[in-house]
Amino acid sequence: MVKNLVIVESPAKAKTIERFLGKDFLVKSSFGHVMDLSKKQLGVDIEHDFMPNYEISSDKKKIVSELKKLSKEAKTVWLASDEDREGEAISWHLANALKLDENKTKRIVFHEITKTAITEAINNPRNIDIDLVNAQQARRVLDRLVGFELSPLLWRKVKPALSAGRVQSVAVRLIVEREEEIKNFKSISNYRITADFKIASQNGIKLLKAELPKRFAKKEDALEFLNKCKAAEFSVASIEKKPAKKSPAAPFTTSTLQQEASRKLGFSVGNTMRVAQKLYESGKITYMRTDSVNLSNLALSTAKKEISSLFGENYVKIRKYKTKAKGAQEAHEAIRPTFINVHKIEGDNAGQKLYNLIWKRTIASQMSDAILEKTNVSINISTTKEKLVAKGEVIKFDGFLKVYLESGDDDNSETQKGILPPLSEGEKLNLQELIGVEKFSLHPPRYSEASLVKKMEELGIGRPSTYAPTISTIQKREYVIKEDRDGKERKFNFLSLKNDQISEIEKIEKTGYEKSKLFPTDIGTLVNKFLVQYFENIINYNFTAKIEKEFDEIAEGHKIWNEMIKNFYSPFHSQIEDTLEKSKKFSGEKLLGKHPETDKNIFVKIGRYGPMVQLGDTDIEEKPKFAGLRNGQSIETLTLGDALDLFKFPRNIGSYEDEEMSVAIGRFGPYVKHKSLFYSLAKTDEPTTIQTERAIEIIEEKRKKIRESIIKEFKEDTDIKVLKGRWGPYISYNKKNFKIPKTTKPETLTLDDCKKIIKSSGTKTSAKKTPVKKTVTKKVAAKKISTKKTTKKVAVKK
DNA sequence: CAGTGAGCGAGCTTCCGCTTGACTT
Repeated sequence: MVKNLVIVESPAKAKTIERFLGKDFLVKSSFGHVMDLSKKQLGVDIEHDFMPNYEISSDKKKIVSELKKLSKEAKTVWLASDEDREGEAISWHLANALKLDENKTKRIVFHEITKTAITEAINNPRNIDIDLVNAQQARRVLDRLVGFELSPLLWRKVKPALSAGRVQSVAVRLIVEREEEIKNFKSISNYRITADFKIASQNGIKLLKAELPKRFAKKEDALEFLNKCKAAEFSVASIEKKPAKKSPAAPFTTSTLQQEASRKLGFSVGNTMRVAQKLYESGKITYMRTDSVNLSNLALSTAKKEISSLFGENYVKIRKYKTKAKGAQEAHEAIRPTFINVHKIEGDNAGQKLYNLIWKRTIASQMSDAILEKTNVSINISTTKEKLVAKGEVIKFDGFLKVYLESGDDDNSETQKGILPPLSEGEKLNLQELIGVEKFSLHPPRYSEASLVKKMEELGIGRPSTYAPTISTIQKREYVIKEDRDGKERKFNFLSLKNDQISEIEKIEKTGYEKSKLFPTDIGTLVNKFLVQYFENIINYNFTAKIEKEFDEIAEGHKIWNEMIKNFYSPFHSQIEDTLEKSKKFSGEKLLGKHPETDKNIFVKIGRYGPMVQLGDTDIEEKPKFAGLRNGQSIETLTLGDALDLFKFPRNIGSYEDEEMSVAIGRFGPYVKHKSLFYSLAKTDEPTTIQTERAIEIIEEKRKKIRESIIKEFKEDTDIKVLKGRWGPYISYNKKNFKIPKTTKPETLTLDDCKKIIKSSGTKTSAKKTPVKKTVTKKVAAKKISTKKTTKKVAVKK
């Protein structure tokens, strides 16, 4: 029998702690929350003080029964989940789910995973902090109420299966509003003057680049300035040197890791988290979901030792960083290498790169400032009062720059600073060329996944564990899309003064190229418009900050959680009912124009399956004609001509093997239909012009591919086939797929072998799937909006 | 994967945060 059972949140943490505690302690993990509001229903009893209806999560049943068994045998159960709001609730849920005896249950917390910290925690147990738990209940219930009342409203007013929530809807709003800003942005141009001087030095001719601090709004003004400089003499007016310093950035949190991995390694937010998770599980880094910039004393002292031995003692500067993030809960350390003396690790490329980034950032954070010397050279022009300026920067002491420099979001800074050639005051300068370039002002940048995370963190919306999932949700719902967009060509004027000659030419540059940026879709834009119109108070940028304050008051015991929820819910629910009653269907309908031949109206709007065009009105007897928009088309930019093209489908394009072929646009793009089979067109095919010959080619290509994917067929039973797929060979039967055991060669399979595999795996998958499938529900969520529900209550400990 | 769209109505969809694997055609 084990005397002591310790329960933590993560299995990797459990393993480490067990090493410190010795054989009297068994350390297990709960894998996060084990209980949650019921999945299908609202899970909150509005009639009875918002009593939550908790259930053991379906994927946690196994672990809960195991922990229950172990806890019965143990003399003392130590609940060691994190010290924040969610962690406290996890302990409370464990106490309820495992039916723990209060007398043998102890709650402990530790901030560092070291023997001393853990022993100290064991020596100072406390009880579950019910105020903190209540703050979590309030958070959970509010999110459920908002999500489960707003979403059904969207199903009825906009489109089925949509979703809205306190966090995701604000994330979408940020992207939609940024796009509007960009659309309304008016780029203005001005003229930037730069000069290149030739400087003779010992090592040959060097170039000195200088700039006029002032810009000219008009081309004429820039030309006039160039003219003035035609016969001018240039000389150094003054040389000014100023010391400056740069400090390292704080160690990584989840959000800053995601940003830097995106900028420096090109990782998506989700990819960064997957790679980090692996590093954590193999013990190479500390926990990767954190909002803390704090490093443990142990980490600080190893960093100090490491820096001294690598670079010398003058490179060490131990620093304590303070978090700036709103609502940070700081249950963990910053993200750092577990062993700071390990510079490089084995493993896959992505893991090594990310580890390296984390190592450098951690080390740099404890290094001295870089000392710089900035030089400003002012240059006289004999024919005008204006002065040119040349800027240089020299690193006097590199400090932390030896290992790491944080990247910025806009990496296209124009002025490159470096070492200036040797100059002296009064020195005459030899002009090579004076240039005036037309520059256009830039619209605010679109969000990338990482810069959206940064913005959300600033607003206090979402948590380290949800940044990546939220970003994937809003893409899965097709509110936003991540994509590259080609730039456009733009003309600009280029003026030059060289050898006393002024020339003026028009050049072309490419502008507006976007790589992996987030764009709102038509649906995202429409849903946002609906929510801003009717629920601005909920998707307001300050809403989360406001309720977080109240959650804090609950945690401090100054406020009762269900009273707070009641104060929120009454007006919110009336708002839902009002909107349900008063607002019309929100389809974003727009009249594009009239059909040139039939004179019928043509509309563009969001339908049941997304954006579409409609030919003819709905209130007349004749049924209107519909067609979905094609990939890449949007309600915003669709023209009447585009709409007319869409109504040309299905197009008959001749016949093949005595059957007709037609081309149309479907849910998954353009296709050829032949003998009631579908063949997708290639991206290079244009469905409006494609002809018989090419269509036959497409059909034959597909047939060939299918033939090639067959490994084995059986004459006795044509339903069963052994096929080659993306993940290797598999058995196909009745449109279902079955895995082939790795030990058997697919070519050697007989029909009986296949039937056996189908039978054995068939029972397994069905056994797994049946409990997930829902049983019987009596009421429909969409209708529940304005009706009272009956939920079974589960006893909740006060 | 599946190639729709009004209206009728049944039955479905949905939130945020805390954790990992199992699984994909």
